Amino acid sequence: MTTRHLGLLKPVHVHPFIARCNPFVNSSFFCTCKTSNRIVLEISSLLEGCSQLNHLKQIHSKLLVYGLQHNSQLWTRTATSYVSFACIDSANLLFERTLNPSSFLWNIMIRGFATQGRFFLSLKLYAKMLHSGLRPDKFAFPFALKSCAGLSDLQMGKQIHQHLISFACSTDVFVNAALVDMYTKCGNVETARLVFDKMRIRDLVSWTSMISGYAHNSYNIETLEFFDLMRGSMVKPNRVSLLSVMLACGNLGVLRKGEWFHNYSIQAGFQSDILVATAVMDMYAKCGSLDLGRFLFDQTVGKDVVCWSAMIANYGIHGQGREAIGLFTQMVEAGVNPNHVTFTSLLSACSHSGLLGEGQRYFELMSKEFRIWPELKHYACMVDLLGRAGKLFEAEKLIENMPVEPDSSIWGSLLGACRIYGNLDLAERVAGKIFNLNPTHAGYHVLLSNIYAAKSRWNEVEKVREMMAGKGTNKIQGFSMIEFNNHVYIFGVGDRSHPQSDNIYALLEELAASMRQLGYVPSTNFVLHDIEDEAKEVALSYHSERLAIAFGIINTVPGTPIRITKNLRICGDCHSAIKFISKIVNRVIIVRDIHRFHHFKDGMCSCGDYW
DNA sequence: ATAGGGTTAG
Repeated sequence: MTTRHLGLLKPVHVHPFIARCNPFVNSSFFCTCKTSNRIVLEISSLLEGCSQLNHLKQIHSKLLVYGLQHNSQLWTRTATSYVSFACIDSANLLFERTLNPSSFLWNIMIRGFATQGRFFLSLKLYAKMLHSGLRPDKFAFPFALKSCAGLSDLQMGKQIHQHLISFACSTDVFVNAALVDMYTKCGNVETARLVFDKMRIRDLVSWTSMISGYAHNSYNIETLEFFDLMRGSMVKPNRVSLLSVMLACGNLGVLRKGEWFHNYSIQAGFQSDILVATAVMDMYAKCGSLDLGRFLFDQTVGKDVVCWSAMIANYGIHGQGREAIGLFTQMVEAGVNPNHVTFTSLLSACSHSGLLGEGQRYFELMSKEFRIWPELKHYACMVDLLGRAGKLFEAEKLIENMPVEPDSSIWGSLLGACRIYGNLDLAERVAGKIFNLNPTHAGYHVLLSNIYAAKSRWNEVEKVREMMAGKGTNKIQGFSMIEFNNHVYIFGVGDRSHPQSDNIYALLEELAASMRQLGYVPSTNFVLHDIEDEAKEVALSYHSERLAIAFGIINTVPGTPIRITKNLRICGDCHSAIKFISKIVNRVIIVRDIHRFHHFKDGMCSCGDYW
């Protein structure tokens, strides 16, 4: 004779409630008690306090066994608990089997999908709820708006804005913060500001939504101004508000201001907060102080994948690819799993430093070993990497064989490589594809025209210029920034608005003379580069970066580094000129352009003339 | 019974 354990009798780690409703113990328990309020309340509180998914599943199955799924309170509670365990699909199964879901349950589901990043489904549910005749309430709108923000769907966002006005929710603090957030995430900062200005009550999150919206849309000065305004309104900043100002300081490259906020964050007690620490470290690196960034990085306890990735990325943009790789190895050894951003940072670091073999190895490794499948941005890094190494044919093959559809930026990388290697045939073909995908991007037109100019094909240069005028390309004005005396000085090309202009221009002329003696020859190939299209050598010498540098030489202490931030790529002629300037005035000149850092010192640049 | 703003790359 054999005996078999039934399993159901003595489950391990089962909650007392489950033990009590075990059918072998008391099968009539639920049948007799299911209408009892006391029991419903008891189960409800069990569901609420349920701290393990396993327990929740057990309670759920018991509810089914005893036919309690018709008790809407328990059923809703179960769905809610599934959402809090991020099991949105299990919750959705319950939801779909619910006859007339309450507003509460609808809201829970809309929230669940929104917080899981499944924005489309979340909005679909919102629409279904409206369709079913229920009035959306002040709890529904923040989640629905979050989904619009996640999708950058401005049209839908505007519609929901209309809805919330008609359903009388337009004075709710939460709803308004979500509106501000939605508008800024859809890139509509001005409308966000209108909403913000109309708010009667503004709490910390309202302010932070606006500040963060400014920061993420590169309204950097406004970010800093709003932070001061918030403090002036007696709202005390927290860690999240600090992240935005750090981001803005990094964007602007304002080291002193950044130091001030760093100090502030220490005094406010956020020194060991991993988010703030990462933002501070990143700020220093983005202001050109890579070493200080590294120092803080080393001091940070409990570094997560974001912190590691940020440091790897910073080594990359400073042209220290080997350091980036070393850090990546340390990160893996420390047991932190890299993600897709880590690999973007690592591959772009390899590309900036010309580490072809290493880049190719990590590109392979990312899917083989780390199970991360390359996305468009990873392919973009690889095209850059191959292009820099002069492997234009391989780069083109890679693009053609990618499993993802290439966009204009991928082809743009290849076009950049064509400029460096003077490959006109390929450039023309690639430009054709780019202009199909993105007809009004000024930068690619300029790039093509520079390629023609380098071959003295002036007719074609003129044609590209006409093409740009005909299509009305989105021309971006180049400018350079320098921080001095708690101000940011912003120079455009040929800018004469600064009171010290006479001195600045005189210094540049003086420098030009010394540069020529040292062998500098202006390269007019770059007249169109950087979209600052003055066609003469004179214009070259008054590019915004040179004005900012001259300002720096005049006003800062001799021997100290000069830090410049530029909103576009530095032009080839300026790059060569600044090398000479660094030697003549014996200063370290750190220029951050849209792409990377250039540390000019003693006639050389850290980028090795590739950028 | 439900709530919001968040660091990394391109």
